[in-house]
Amino acid sequence: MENESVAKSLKLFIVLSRAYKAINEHVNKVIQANGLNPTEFAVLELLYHKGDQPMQQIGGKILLASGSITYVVDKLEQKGMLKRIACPNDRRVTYAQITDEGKSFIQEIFPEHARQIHDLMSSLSDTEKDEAIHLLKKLGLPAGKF
Amino acid sequence: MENESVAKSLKLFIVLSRAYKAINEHVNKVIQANGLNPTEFAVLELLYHKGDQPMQQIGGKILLASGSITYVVDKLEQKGMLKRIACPNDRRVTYAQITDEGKSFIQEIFPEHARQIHDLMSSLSDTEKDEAIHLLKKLGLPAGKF
DNA sequence: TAATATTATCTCAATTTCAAAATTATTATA
DNA sequence: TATAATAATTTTGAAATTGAGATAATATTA
Repeated sequence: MENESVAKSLKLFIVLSRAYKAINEHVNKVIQANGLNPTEFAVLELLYHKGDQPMQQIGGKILLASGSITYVVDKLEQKGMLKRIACPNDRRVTYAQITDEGKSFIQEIFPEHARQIHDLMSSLSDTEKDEAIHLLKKLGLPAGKF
Repeated sequence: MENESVAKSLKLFIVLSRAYKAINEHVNKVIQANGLNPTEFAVLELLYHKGDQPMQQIGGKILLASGSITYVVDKLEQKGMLKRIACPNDRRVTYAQITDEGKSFIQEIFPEHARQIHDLMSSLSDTEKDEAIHLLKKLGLPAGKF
């Protein structure tokens, strides 16, 4: 029956939302306890792990409007966590670059961050995690392109 | 190796976030195209499907701060989608109740909403959806209680 | 080359959210 | 019945996010 299949999709949407929100709520608390908000942390982590990024690409990866990027980068710059670097080739472009201070911040926070996520995921076995990763990739990748 | 297991948890966290955000972004667009923001829709849908709710319980179910509930309920009341009903037993509590106008709004929107979610989930077979539901429940329920 | 379109960033006003304090009502206790 | 503790909602002010232009640089094309 077609209706049952739609109901199943709705059910999946609900459990997906619940799982994400429940986990995220805890993760955000640890981040905020360290003086950053979740968006700031996401930007800083991106720069730490992926290197310098043009402002716009940050928006693409973190899913943030252009006005918000300026705001967040301002905040992080004020805190000394990153600096703006003018692009030598294209004067329209500004890179965001993590500072040494930003790096040591991430280095200090990240292990606790990772450990907490690991704890929150402990209800699944490693095999189940692999299954979940597989299914969520299969679900998320096409949805991003609609 | 313990580190690999932590890395797997981080990976799962990332694909979970991506999948949720990718799907949610699309869902929110349809809702906003119909003149409500996602929070307003969530409240209205809750009242439609679960009946009258005390203000505070709305916050618990939608994961919203108490101050925000007042704001959202104000908005929906202004739009004629719900009304406040004083509780006869306890004068501290106020129920939010969906109006006929709110009901027909949901009735009009919901099929499109459900159909869109179904489309966004179409990369998984029914069996895979069942597996994903199982795993996400197992993941989300304990995380909610930490 | 000049005109036009596109792109990247920023500014600004409006919206949404939260956190903390204030208000009002209920319940427990002495 | 006072009094204190608890609870539900609202108010207030600040922070975060968006979307719509504004500005400036680059790319395209006639």
